[in-house]
Amino acid sequence: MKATIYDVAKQAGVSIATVSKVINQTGRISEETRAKVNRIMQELNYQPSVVASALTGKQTFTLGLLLPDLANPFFAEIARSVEDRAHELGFSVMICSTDNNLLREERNISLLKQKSVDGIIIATGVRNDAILKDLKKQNFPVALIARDMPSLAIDTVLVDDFIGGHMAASHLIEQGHRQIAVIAEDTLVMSSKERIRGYRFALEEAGIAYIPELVRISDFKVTDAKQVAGEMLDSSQPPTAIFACNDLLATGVIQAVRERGLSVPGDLSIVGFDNTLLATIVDPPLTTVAQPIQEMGQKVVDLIIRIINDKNSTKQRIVMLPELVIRSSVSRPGEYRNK
Amino acid sequence: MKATIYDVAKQAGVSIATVSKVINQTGRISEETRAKVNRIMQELNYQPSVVASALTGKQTFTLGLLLPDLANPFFAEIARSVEDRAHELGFSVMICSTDNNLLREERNISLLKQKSVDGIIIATGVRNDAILKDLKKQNFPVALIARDMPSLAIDTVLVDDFIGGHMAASHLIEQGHRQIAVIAEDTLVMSSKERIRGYRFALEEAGIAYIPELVRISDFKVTDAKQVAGEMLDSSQPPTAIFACNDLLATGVIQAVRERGLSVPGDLSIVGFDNTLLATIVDPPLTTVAQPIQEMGQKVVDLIIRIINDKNSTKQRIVMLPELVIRSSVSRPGEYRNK
DNA sequence: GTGAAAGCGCTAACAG
DNA sequence: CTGTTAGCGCTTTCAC
Repeated sequence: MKATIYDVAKQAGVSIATVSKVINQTGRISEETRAKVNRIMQELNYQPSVVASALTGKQTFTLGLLLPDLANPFFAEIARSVEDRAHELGFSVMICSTDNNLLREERNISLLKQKSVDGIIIATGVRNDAILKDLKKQNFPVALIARDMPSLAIDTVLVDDFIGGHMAASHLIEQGHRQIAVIAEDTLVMSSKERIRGYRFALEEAGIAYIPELVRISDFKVTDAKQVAGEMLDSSQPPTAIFACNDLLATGVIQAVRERGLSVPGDLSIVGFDNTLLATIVDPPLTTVAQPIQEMGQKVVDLIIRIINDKNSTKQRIVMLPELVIRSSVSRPGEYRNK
Repeated sequence: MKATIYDVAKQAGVSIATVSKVINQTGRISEETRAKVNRIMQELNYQPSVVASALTGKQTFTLGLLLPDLANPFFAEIARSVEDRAHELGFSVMICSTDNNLLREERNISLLKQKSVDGIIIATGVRNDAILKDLKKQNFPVALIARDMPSLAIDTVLVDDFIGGHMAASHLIEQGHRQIAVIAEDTLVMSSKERIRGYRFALEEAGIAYIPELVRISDFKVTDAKQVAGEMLDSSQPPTAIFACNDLLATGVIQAVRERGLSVPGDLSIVGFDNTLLATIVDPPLTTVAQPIQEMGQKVVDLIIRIINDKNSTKQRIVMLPELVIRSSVSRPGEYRNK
């Protein structure tokens, strides 16, 4: 059986209270006994049980992370950075994919709470104010990453989506595009909304009329984006450029273009969003609006750990600036159109 | 504060034992009191504490998952499938990326044990027999996925890497290639070894001499593979085909080719391994050896849960068959070489 | 400096 | 059928 604090105490000839003190470095213990206890712990290969210690009111040093889908590289990269920072700080992380399904989200949160995680980081996009309000009411540590809920005072780190959308559209406009379409995942989600708002603002600035039909919603799979992009491409007045609201969707757009024997950027310019691994891997390499994923991950865990340690700490909303990464998926409209 | 079993008991006018029984559906309870207790639990929004229950010797319903890097789509997809199955069965999963670093692996395992996970699923590749032996000795539930340790009796689910390597090479040979190189991540890992062995066997069958210089090791990043592939491409006798031991490396190879103004498959044929999202996204779509990731993930969790429930259940080693997915990254050597 | 003892929330005999 | 009670492994006063 695994050694317990009792075994250590017995072996060391001290009380369990003393052992507990040397483990937690609390109280005053003579150098002598401290050394002895430490030695015994080594010998017995003793590992304090987080479960038992959690029961006495201490933390579990575990964070929950809710995201739509681990198989989407953007979220995988978020998860990785959260995990890294959490580990640095001695926390583990339980990951739950929700597929943006409200029910799964609820179930997972309740599960995580049963397991007494110290806090929950949420990256899922559904408009779950109710759930969040609930969590807030119970004063349960929550933080949001890459999603926004401005109506609630919740710690958040995200990129300025409005600026991001604006960047994408402006870049396209600068290159001479006028027929610029958008493919978004879910226009009800704040970040999509903001990106589209940024896009519209750029259009307006340039005196280009906003055409609602050019803004299309797609499901979150590559094939969905491909489908939607295909429809636009086949229309009587196809756009000359598409702003895909994330890199994964952008790859779907690329596929739709290629499937029609057309080329990127010759026949269609594309700009993505996120700057994940995908952007560097597709052909042509994707011009995209970069989110500083590493930093964002790091910051949410710092944020949530701050709340855990002080439930009344003032809420923060960290808005980072996106950056346009120019690669090769954008050109002037019609520039290479010579097939 | 959160409601406890005592609160429920008091409200319902019964003992905590009774409440416990209705929660766990053990013992015999009258329909009446059961209903009442259930009602009170609802009202109080009571959620039993997994922590407390774990302390009394029950499970934590949590699994640990060790993998090299969540940001690699192959492992992200593994993680996703493990997570799905685990959730179906009421388990959560703690994910730890180790970057194939022995130290991090050890630390993570010990951490997971302190947190009393019920079992650990390992997908990391380092040759950590010591760690595994240790775990086995303590009779701690472990299962391996996508990696092999045949010297130890440990539950495992993996693909037949020998056959996979053979498939890849044979396919290339059938297309007329003779100068076939390999880029592997770490030739000390069993799966790499096996894939290379399969490759060699295919060569032998076809009466092609095995040239050790054609088998190269790369680190696990895209850029590493790109570097290594580049060197081979620049050599006096470049290969006409490369078998990349995973899709991520394959994308690096594609980039190296493209950087030199050459084309795939015109100047170099490529076959990958894993059949992740990447294979469908790169251009040209990658011919690759598919692992049934979904099924594999599902099977390891079934396996490990079987062990958790019966520590003495006989170990299983589930070997699945890989499948060659033909896309467009392979052609006959020199076929389109017309630049 | 160190230890005795009272819990943390829940489960599992064992009585009744 | 239901309740009493003794832990699970650890933390934390509070005496000594």
